[in-house]
Amino acid sequence: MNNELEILSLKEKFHRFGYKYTDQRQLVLDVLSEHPDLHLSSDDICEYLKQKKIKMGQSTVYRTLLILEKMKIVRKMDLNDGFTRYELCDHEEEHAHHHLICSKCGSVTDIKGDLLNNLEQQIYRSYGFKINDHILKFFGECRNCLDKNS
Amino acid sequence: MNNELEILSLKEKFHRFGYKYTDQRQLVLDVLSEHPDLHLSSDDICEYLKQKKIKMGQSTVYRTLLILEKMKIVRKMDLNDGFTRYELCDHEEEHAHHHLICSKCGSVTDIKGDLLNNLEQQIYRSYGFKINDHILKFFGECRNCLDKNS
DNA sequence: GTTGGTGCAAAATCTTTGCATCTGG
DNA sequence: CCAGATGCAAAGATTTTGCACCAAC
Repeated sequence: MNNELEILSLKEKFHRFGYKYTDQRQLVLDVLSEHPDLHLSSDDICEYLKQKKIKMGQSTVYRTLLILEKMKIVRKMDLNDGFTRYELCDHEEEHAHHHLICSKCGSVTDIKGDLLNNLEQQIYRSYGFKINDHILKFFGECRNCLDKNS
Repeated sequence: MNNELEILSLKEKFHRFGYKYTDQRQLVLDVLSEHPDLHLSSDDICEYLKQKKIKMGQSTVYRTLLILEKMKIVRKMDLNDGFTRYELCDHEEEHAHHHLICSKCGSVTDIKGDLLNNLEQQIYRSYGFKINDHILKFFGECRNCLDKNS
């Protein structure tokens, strides 16, 4: 899943932040990389680890996710279902990307690309509010579910 | 806080939904109306009730908020601080309004007006996703905090 | 060898639920 | 009167924490 170069730079990154590079931290990252399309909760990650016959305390998973968030390797998000979820950051993008959440089937589609630049400038002019980041979620019905209806 | 006509129509509204109109439900609505600018959690509401020397079980507050949400009198939201919060719905607006959340002082400013219509049409064309509602939060620094810096 | 990390269990939070009692209609 | 509402305490669910032991560096 990760080549040697990536692991090396990852190790360095942990060290730059004053953290140790441990098997457990790598394993959590592995699970996240293996499911880039899903938005996993702590519990989901524990389940995937179990499936892979890996025994890890769930407090380690929680603590690892907090660290990965501080290191800006993952981003915390939620789908308005009450669960805190995590997704790998895409370092191409300056801000959080957006999500299309289907109310019928529950599918989540990521929208890449920042669609809010104009809006943010407009808000700065109107409200004097300097925006650093945003969260935008759309709820509705995805193409598949719309097709099934008709 | 509410005049007689408003209370009458409120009572009817409860009945239309098959709910009873009780003192407790009115009191929760009172607290919400008295703090239209704040975004109160269940716990906040219990605190305000205590301040007003009103004794109400917190499960009643939780259950009341669920009912008010079903009746579309309040909307659930959060400020990414882990607390579920509620705000009164504005029936002028079709969709949820947006929020400017200051990372320095924690102030929250509501943005009225739907700024996303064009974007939603664009998303329907690109993704075939039919949008019913959205959540948009901006994080940054508010005018007051920016002024203090300089 | 230090310092930080892990695992387990206990604790802390927030929210929901069961049940006896009460109350609006 | 009766269905639904309330209050309390217990139970659930998720997340955090304390501490003994372990591992990275």
